[in-house]
Amino acid sequence: MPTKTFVLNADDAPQPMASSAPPNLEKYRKELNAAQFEAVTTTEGALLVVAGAGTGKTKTLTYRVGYLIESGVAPQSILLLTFTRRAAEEMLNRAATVVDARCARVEGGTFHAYAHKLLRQYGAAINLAENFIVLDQADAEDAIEIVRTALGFHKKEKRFPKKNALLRIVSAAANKQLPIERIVETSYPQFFPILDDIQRLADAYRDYKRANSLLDYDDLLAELKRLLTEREALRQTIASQLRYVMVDEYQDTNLVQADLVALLSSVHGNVMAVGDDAQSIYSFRGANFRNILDFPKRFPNAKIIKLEENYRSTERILALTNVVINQAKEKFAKNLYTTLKLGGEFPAIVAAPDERYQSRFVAQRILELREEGVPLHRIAVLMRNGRDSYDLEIELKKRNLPFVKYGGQKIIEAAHIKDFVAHLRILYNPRDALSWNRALRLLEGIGPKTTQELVAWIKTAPNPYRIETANVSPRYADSLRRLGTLLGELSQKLFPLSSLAESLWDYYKPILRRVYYEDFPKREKDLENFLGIVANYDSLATLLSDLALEPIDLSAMETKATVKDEAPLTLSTIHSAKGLEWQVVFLINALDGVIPSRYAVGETESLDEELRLLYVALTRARDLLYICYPVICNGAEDYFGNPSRFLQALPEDLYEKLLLVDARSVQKPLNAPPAALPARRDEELPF
DNA sequence: CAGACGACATTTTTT
DNA sequence: ATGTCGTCTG
Repeated sequence: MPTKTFVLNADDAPQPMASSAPPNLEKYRKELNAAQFEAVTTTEGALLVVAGAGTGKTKTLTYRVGYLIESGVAPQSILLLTFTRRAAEEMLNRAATVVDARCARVEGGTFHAYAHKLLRQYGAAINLAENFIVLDQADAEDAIEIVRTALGFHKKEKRFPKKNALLRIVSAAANKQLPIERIVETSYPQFFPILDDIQRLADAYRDYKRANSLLDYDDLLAELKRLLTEREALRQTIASQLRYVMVDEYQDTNLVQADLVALLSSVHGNVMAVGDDAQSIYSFRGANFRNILDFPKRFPNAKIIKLEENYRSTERILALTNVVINQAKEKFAKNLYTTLKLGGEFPAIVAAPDERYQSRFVAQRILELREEGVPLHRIAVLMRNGRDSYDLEIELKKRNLPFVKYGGQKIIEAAHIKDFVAHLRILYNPRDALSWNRALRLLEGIGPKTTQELVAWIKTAPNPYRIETANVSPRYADSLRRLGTLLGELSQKLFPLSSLAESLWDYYKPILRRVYYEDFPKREKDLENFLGIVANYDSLATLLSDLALEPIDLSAMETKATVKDEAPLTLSTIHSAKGLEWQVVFLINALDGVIPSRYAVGETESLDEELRLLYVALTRARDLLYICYPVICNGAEDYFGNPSRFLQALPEDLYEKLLLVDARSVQKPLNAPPAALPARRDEELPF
């Protein structure tokens, strides 16, 4: 047989839409409603899709990716920006099942991760160090603390703001593109008298980052913007590769991100934003829901499509959530409807006598639901604050109910993990002052002062690993030599990562036991788990940037180790539950002061955001919704809790009220129905 | 100068 | 419940 040649198209060669078989439109028409279909097939130009909760926003994005791919667009020329990496992965995997595996190769991820990727590739053009380090929030705070001390603010001024407040100010200025002065003036008036000092600190922090090749989260976005603005040729190169740009959760983008979207789509002009102004809940990160309203101004020819038919929740749940969101001071024209899920169970408001009862109620109800055939993974418990579920977690463990928790403290934020990672970072960049700072302070007898001297020495030393030759008291020579020699040796042999980590663990273990002697067993277990994660990586660079950009969830990891065959129940902060849905949703601690947070009460804007947050929580539910709060709250002193003010205003025919009765005591309600929430139908739950 | 101890305030939410 | 600040001792 004669040999034939087969020409493979270059992966990134732009392929004319007409060249491949056109997508089967009938398939799309059948599986999407009219508005969704239009959003999927409108591929050219600017498009804004305003999609209410549960209206098939994810489905639309997924099918649109599939549609583009089927039309012959190369996956690499599509960019899908999402709020979490999880969201991007899920969408692309789903698209892959709708169309084919090419979908998984679409560019995607968070703004920060994508910015990071581009900066690694092109950062040299704007003079970024090749091995720059990404600071997560805790690292950024550490850096601020160092600067704060160096400037003497810890001594000089009484009540000089602490590192987290300072970072919040600096970050708000970056995200909102406003001068520090404006941020302090409007959000931190109590610091206005020391504005000059705060400004000095912000400048010093900027210089410190620059001197040490550090980028915090805000810098990732700001530097990418700088690159795209100041390097015209690069903007051309990058943007011409991106034929289609899609942005999910656009209501939670900030100004810098909106600028980036415009820059990245500036060559082809095909940009689609999807979002819901009623679900904007990230203003503390500089997001502004008005961005979504400004989209048509930024892209004057933008087409706008609204998705209003809800496919998720029952009619009764929708009736309640529609009323909830209409309490917003800044009104949204929003009225979701359903034609499929008429009727349904009434949402329930559960006044538990106290937090223990609340936990018992939730746990028992979950067990019953499981008996009735609802799989655990279709149930979620949501809360305002990560710590609101501590009591419930104990109850769930007691009853052997497996769960995963999202939100709350991240493992990477734990001090002992940070210590360990600091050593890894030194290996990556031997002049990383921040990490040396951390590693040195762990040595016995070495405190802030000596550390400062050592770090100053490291900056100019020909070989930072010869740290024992630094000019400090000889009494530290031994421990310094041990650290320096170990790191020096390891730096010659970075692979495999697992054995590198093992050697470091041998070194760090005794330190951990000494420094955290009260609770070292638990911390050791964390680290062992962490070593397992490290072993999955084959590059130090990837590991370190992943740690900053996709923090691993502590409890998610914990349960993974002990997972049973059953897919677990979800516990999640409302913020982390964004975009997801469950058949049954419990909202716990729906107290005034919790949601709305007591810190939000007072300003209309932040109060509205809390309302939207409640709206997001309630709209996660498909069939059953329980809103719980304890009547007696245990604090330093016990007090009577009030249900969220947003619930108190609801018409009583929209929900039913559950009273909890303890089977062990006499069969009568333990709590009188509060006057504000008259019972629609009382129901007794024997325990 | 480091580190321990005690007092005090301070608490969202996440990339 | 946790982190931060001030003070005292070795």
